[in-house]
Amino acid sequence: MGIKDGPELLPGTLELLILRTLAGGARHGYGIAQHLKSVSEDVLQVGESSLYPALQRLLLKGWVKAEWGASEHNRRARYYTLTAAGRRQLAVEQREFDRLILAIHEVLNTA
Amino acid sequence: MGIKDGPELLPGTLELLILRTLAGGARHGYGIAQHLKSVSEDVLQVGESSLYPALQRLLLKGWVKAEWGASEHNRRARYYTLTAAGRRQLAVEQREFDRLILAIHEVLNTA
DNA sequence: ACTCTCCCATCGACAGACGATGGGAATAAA
DNA sequence: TTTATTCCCATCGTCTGTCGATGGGAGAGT
Repeated sequence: MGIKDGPELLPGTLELLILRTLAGGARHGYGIAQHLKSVSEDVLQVGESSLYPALQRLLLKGWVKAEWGASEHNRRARYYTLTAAGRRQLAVEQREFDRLILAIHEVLNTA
Repeated sequence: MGIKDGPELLPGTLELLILRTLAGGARHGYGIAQHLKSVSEDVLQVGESSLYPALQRLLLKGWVKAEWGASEHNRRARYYTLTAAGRRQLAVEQREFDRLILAIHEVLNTA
């Protein structure tokens, strides 16, 4: 994951972003990347070499499942869906993330 | 950097946290770790094996300088101070961080 | 025919955080 | 006085995760 013309930041957050994206419905890999890019107004530019390994990890952990289908452009595409465990995991990671961001914010705003 | 009883999160943010801490005045390594822990109410627990390498990197980049002195407990300690370049870098990283957090927030709060 | 966008995926390199480890000096407790 | 605790430095090896480069292949437009 990177920011435009800049160094990569916040590794470890990608899985959370993916889980959250899939919570809005099934998507294929390419679609996930697009979604992140557009929703973040081009700030989040996830490369495919970051995305697919992450999806593999999520599959292995049983947080998402995948099935082949046809994309909206009539192409062969793999659709990823959140499992029940994935939904639980999303909640967990959301909490951890909020907690951490709050903590960092404390540091950044302490005189 | 890690959260209590949990997996590590947000690697890459450590340098920002250190720079921000030193913006409040010179500190030695141990003091930096303590500051992060206390300000964040024990959420941020930076181990020494994360901290010292990070400080070395900051030294190499010229963002902090170090000098030996005596700690408040009468021990030999290395005090780190922000350089002018470090101050500029802090501003840059702050902006990038805010930008990124905002982007992530967009994703997390989009239906 | 050709190119463009879409969509899959892997490989090797690299960065950064972590646990384990090791040392030494001041103070407090036994 | 021995012992333990806190304070303070630092490195090594490992592992996880991201990235650039690479390599397909199949529809759609020109």
